[in-house]
Amino acid sequence: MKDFRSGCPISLTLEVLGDRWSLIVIRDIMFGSRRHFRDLLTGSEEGIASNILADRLKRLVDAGLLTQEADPGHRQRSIYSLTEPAIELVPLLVQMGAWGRRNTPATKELSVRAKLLEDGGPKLWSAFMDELRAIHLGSPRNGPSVLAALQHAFEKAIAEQSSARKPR
Amino acid sequence: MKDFRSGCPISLTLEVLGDRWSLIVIRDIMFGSRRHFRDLLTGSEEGIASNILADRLKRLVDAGLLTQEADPGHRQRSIYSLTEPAIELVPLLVQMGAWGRRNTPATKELSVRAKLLEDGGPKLWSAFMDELRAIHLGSPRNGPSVLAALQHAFEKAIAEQSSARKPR
DNA sequence: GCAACCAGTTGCAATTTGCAATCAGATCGG
DNA sequence: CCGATCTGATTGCAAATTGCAACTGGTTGC
Repeated sequence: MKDFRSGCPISLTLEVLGDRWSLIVIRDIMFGSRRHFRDLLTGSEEGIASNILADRLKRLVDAGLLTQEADPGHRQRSIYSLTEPAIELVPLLVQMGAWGRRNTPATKELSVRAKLLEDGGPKLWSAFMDELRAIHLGSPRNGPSVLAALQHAFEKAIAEQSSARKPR
Repeated sequence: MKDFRSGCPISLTLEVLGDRWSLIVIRDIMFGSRRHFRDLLTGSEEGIASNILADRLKRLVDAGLLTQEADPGHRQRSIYSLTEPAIELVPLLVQMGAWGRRNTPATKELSVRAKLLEDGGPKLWSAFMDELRAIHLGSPRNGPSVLAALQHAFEKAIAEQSSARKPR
């Protein structure tokens, strides 16, 4: 049985998520649709070490933010899914992106998705969360894909950036 | 010159705030009106160690989230103030409180303020941020004190809790 | 059968954390 | 003026965490 520093909701949230990597892993599963160990290991720009990734995945599963299941048709592979509590981190991640966009040297291309979600407001967050529930919890889908819209905006920004860098 | 893991706004935010203590310090300055080293050291329930507090204060000043100035009339004492970027963390902290309130074993009394801010929505956050600007940046005040309302609700919850525990 | 791929594990050095004790200067009470 | 207390820290040390690189035991595709 674990003990907590205090009963403060902010402090308790920090005890689960207050480190440099946990939210990066959740971000990649959430926005990057990475569901396997290898995807998460090699897919992110930040370059997480394999032991740290293994530890964080275990910790997040224990904390009830992720579930791990076997991949049918690939015996050794595990699939990680977001749980409802993890999906409810969307507003937190949006605010985090919003703050980072204004107060850190974030690149334009990587900020496009953050801005889109920020501008969309709670209604868009809600639609995104519904989409995540469909993907990760198997609930029925409805409405257009927010994820696809984010991805499209991101790729468009990348294309503009590269054409601006190398104009022909 | 420092280098960053990536240009992602979420990752960059985590590089500044992604640890167990930085946001606790900011929370205590913001909601607890603690402005001195000793207040911060002894005032919080979580029991931060003095060397960690000293390190975090230094780091937060370096990161531009706090300013440190001399206390007139108490030569040795320093006053720490929030900067505009730190004040803009209000929505992030509200979402953090909201998530913790729903998804961690937070106590009722300590969740009252979080709920009030959450229910108040962006308009209340904005009023609160204006109040913080008045307190920490010296800008002119207008409107009723959000901080006083939060504190009042908190103390009422404490009183109710203790009378429920020891009914006479 | 074998190379490539899978999810991790292991060993190790460096860093960070947490605790207790300590510090020098400032202020207070008498 | 003098000891006691308060100030914002610093120091030493043990334990835990982090990060890197190499490795493991098994699986899959050809």
